[in-house]
Amino acid sequence: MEDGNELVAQRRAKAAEMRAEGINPFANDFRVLHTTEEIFSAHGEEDAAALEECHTEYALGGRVMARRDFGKAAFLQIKDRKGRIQVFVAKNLVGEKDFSLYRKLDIGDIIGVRGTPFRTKTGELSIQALSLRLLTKAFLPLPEKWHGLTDVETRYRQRYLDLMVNPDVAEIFRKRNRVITCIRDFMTRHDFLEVETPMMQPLAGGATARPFVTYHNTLKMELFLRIAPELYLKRLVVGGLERVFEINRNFRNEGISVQHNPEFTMMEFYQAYATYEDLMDFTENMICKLVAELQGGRELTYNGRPVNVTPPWKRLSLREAILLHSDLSEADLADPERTRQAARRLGIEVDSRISHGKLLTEIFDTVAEPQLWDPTFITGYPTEVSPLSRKNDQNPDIVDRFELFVVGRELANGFSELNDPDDQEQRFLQQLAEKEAGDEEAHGMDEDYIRALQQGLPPTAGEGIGIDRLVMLLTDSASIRDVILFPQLRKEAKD
RNA sequence: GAGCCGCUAGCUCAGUAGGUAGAGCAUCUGACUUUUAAUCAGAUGGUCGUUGGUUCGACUCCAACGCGGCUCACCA
Repeated sequence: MEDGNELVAQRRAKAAEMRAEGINPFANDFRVLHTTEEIFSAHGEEDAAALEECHTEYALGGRVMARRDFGKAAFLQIKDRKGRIQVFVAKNLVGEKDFSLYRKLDIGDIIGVRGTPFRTKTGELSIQALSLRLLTKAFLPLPEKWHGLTDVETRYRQRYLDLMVNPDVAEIFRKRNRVITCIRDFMTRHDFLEVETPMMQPLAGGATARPFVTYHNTLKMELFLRIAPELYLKRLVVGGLERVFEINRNFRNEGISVQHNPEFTMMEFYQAYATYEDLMDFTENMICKLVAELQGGRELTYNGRPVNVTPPWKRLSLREAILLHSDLSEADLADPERTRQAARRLGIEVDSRISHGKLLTEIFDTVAEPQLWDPTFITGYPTEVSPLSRKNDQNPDIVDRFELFVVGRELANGFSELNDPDDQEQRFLQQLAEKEAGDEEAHGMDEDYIRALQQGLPPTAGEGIGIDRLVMLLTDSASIRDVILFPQLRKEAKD
C-alpha cells in the first residue's frame, strides 16, 4: 500500500539485499535476556574506571530510536519497554560483518545487541556492542525525532506510533494500569469478590441510556450490549455473595465528546448491610488512597488548577447545591410551577411533561455541577430520576443516593438499593409509562430481576465509579481519548 | 445534530494582492572511532484532504463532501 513511497522502497530494498546475503530481516533466534532498566540499576552508580573492569555481557532487544554515525563507529539509541540506552558500535569491536549490517539499519528497526557496559567521554552509561542482529525490519519510517508525532488524528488511529515516540503517552497507560490494580487490591482487601457478568443482555438495564443492539443467530434473538452490570451484580448479592465488584466495559449509544466514549470502563460494586452513607466514606477513602499512591501525597492539579482532595469532602443536598450556586430561592424549588419558570429563566428547555424531580436535576446540572471543583458528594436525588434506589425513610420524594463530583464532572454514583420487590415493580411500571410518553431512555421492566428481589436482597448499597474519568483526573488529561488506547473514531478517510 | 478552526514532503511547519511550492528533521551519496536534535559537502522527495466551479491560469477564491480538533446540545 505504501510502495509508492521512496522511503519505503529504500527500506524494502535493504531487506532484500540482506536476504540475498543470507540474513533474515525478521530473525527470531536471538535471545533477549536483559532490559535497559537492569543495566541502569546494576551500573548506574559505577564510574568509567569501575566499568572498565566489568565484563558482564548483556543481551538487549529494542527499537532503534536514534543514530549518530562517525564512519567506522557510531552511536545508536535503542528503546525497550523499560527505557532507552545508548549503544556504541565500533567496526573493530563488532567486526566487518556486523558493521555492514549496522550500515543497513534504519531508525525504527528492531535489533538485538550483545555487549558490555561502559561510560563514554561525556559520562553516559552505554553499551559497547560486541555483536548486532536485525530482528525486525521496519518498512515505514518513524515520525521526526525532535517534534515527534503531534497530529491528534494519527496519534489515535496509529496508537502504536504515538506509544513509540511520545513517552508521556505510555506513562499515562502505565498509570491507568496502576489505578486499576490499586482499586482491585483495595476491593479485594475489603473482602469484595471480583466477578464478570454478561456484556450481552436480553434487556439493557441498570442505567438510563440508549443501548447498542446486536443479534444472536442461533438463538434467533436480539441482544443489547450492556449499559450497566447493576442488575446482574445485585442478583449475585441475592445469591449470597454479599460483596461483589466488577471492572469492565459499558456501552452507551450516545454522543462522543471529551468526556464520553461509546465504550467506557466502570467499576461497580455492591455491599450487603451497607448504606449509601457508608459508601461515601468508603469512596473518599479509596480515592484518597489512590491519590496518595499515585501522586505521593494529597497534591492534585487538573488543567492548571489545584484540586483539594483533603478529607472530609463536602456533602450537600441537590437543593442546597442549587441554592448555593444560583440566585434561586427555596420557594422556587418547592413549587413545581415556580421551578418551571426558574428553569426557563436559566435557558433550560422545559418539556410540558417533565417531572418536578427531573427538572430539579436539570437545574442542578446547569448551575451547580460545573462549579463543583473539589470533590463533593451530592445527595437528596429525586425519586423519579432514581428508579433503582431506596426511598428515603423520612421523605419519599427523595432517595438514599449520592453522586460524587470532581473538577465539574460526575465521577461516581451510588445508592442504597431498592430491595422491596413491590416498590421496584411500581418504579418499573412508572418507567414504562415514561417510555410510552416518549422518553427513549426510560428503564424497561425486568421481570426476572423482580423475581430475584422476591427471593430477598439484603439491605445493600452499590456504586459505580467511572474509571476513565478517574484516570483523566489522576493524569491531568483533558480528553477521555487520552486515557483510552483506541478511542472510537469515524472510518478513516480513503484519500 | 449545530457553530468555529484545521488538512501542504515520511514527520514538524512556512508560503503566495490567484502565475503550478519551501525550510528543518528523516532519506540517499561522500567525509569522520566518544556523539547527545553530532557535524560538514552534495542530492532525491509533493496528484498542496476529495470533487466540482470561477479564471487564460487555483495550493491560494467559491461550493459541496470527507476526516480530525474545540465549543454547544444529549449523556457518564
